[in-house]
Amino acid sequence: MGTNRTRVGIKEVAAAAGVSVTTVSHALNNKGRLPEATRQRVRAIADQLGYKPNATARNLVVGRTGLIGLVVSQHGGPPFAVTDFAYFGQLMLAASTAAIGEGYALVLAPADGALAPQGGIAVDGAIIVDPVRDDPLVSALGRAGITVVTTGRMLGDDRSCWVDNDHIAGTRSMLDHLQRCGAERIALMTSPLEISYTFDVERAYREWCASERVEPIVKAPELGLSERAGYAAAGELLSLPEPPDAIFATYDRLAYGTLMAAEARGVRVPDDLLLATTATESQAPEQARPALTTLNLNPEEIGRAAASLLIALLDDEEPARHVVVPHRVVVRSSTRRKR
Amino acid sequence: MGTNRTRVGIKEVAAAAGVSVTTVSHALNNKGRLPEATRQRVRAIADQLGYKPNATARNLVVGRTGLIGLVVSQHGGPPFAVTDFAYFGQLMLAASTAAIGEGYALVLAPADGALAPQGGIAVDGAIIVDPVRDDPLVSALGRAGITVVTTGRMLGDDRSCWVDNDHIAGTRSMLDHLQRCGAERIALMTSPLEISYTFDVERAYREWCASERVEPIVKAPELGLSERAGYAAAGELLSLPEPPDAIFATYDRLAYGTLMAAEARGVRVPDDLLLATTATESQAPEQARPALTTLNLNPEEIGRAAASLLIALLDDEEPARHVVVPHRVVVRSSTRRKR
DNA sequence: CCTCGTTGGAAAGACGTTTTTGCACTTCCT
DNA sequence: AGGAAGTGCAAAAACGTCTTTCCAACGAGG
Repeated sequence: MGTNRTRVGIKEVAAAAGVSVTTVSHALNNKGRLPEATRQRVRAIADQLGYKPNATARNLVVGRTGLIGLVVSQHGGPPFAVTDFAYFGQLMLAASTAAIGEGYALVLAPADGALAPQGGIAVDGAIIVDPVRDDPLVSALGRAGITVVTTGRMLGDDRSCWVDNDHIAGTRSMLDHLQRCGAERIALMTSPLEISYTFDVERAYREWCASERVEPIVKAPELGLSERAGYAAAGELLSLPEPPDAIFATYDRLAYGTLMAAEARGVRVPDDLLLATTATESQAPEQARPALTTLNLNPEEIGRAAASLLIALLDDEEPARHVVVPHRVVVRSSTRRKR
Repeated sequence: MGTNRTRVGIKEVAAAAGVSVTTVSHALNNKGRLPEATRQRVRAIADQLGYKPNATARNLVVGRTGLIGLVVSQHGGPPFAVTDFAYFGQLMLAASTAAIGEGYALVLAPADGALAPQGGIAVDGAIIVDPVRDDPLVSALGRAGITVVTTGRMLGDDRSCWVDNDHIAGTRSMLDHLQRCGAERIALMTSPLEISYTFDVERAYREWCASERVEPIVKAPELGLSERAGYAAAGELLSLPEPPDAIFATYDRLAYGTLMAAEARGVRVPDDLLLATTATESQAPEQARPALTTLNLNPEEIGRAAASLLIALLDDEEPARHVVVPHRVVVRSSTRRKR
């Protein structure tokens, strides 16, 4: 009893309020000329009845699909997407939640054109995660008249709309933090992948070293982005005649390997070595022993912002076309010296 | 030129074919009474014109949303940060692709009821990934009249529809493989989680041990599902008076930790210790040194099957309510003894 | 008192499909 | 030859909302 099988429609609301469906629609959407009193009354009745407009019908009349696509660009090289999956997962979920909140549904799409008009699914707009330089997908969608927002700038095109961190500033914050904790020889463990994130971080690191007048120590693991790679690379760093007293790793899995390499050699973290990495909100850094200090890139905020920006664009508002999402240094045991 | 701004509709096709829209619809959907000749002709004209039916309009008239939700159950919270596993990514993408292929869109939803009628998004059905025992979400959706398919069985309810691997058989295959490679004391490194996967594997392991008349060695790490946890647990196993000569780890991150624990103690893999784990198609196991032998659970097939099963249910076909997806033992260096 | 402008709200059309109903024409049987 | 059964297709109604148009009532100004 109470709720029937069929959802309550605009007609029932109109009947209950003693007005026409027109008035209900106007009241709910702030359109038309209605005295405030009527608006309020209709609204009250509507949500007392639990009225939810049928999204399909609305989409049909306003001529949209209500769908936005999210595609994780493949980067040509596989290892990246897999490694940083926590990042993508949080980003996607946040984007999806934000989209739902604004009346859209976010659909996950493979990179190989399930979004194109032919054979695929029709969407109003798309979010492309970390496009590569001159990403063909972006231009293909643009040509098809689909509004696109990217997370991470697309190198090679500055007219696009994007959401990104300021990796330069983030790197500096982390290096400053390590320095304040007493580090004098900070090494950067990065990756050989030629993506803009890595590029930005390495550049910021070298600039920071130059301005601090210290010698940069950069180590790029040869075994990919695995724990094992970090383990090996850390081993080499720690075997240096003058080993670093702090390491900033660009990917968390490298850091986990570093942690184990340190343990294997009896190098204590944080007492003998400070360790920090880039990561997400996930529990992994916290679970490590010692817990890892991270530069949190805030993928959730990136996802949320990307969805909001795209939807603003679709709804013909005129939002700022670029959004910079703040990073945050999360200090944990791995950089907390006992004294 | 050529394609105009507005997509071609059923009316244009009808005009071009010299028939009514009714006939076009019937021809395209295999309904009504039409001679095969007309059907063919209309179809030819339709895809020559590049006609794609408007999904929104269709959904409106057939009374569905065209949306299916995919929710990654939060598992109460702690150890299993959803997004940590490539497994989910592959599953989601495959499910999404399959759904699109059958005219549905898959939307990613947070576990905290963005799917419920109130305040959330309306969907026709939902896929729930790895529900916990008596998952509240499943019953909530069921009560709301939303068709549900789970990947992994839900312990505590056998009326549900699910897609799963045959973990019992998979575990046996792997144990047999290890045995054939010469292992005599095989340990199981597992996790305490209450999902059907872990449950099945441990049971299969114990049964196998019983039938082989060997003593089971089960180790559940205390530090969650991190590399660090695997490192510690492996350390304990290798310190036993009679250490195992093979380890099967239920999660890959445990295996990576195990690998490093072995290296730290000078235990050679695979010469002194065989190591295998469960994993996905990703490159991580291959990148490890030595490359890891894995039991591939085929998450892509799971996702695809889950979407297809759900859609069959929604379309009132009467599919088999349970689908078992085959596993595959992928042999790599970590169980390949030199002699 | 008449006209004009303003206000509140209703009626009707539109969005692009699917589906039901029904008409006209053929063929076949008796 | 007349009816029954079958065939090919079109017309029209729905699906649930938004939006445009338009009418009635009312007050104010001349």
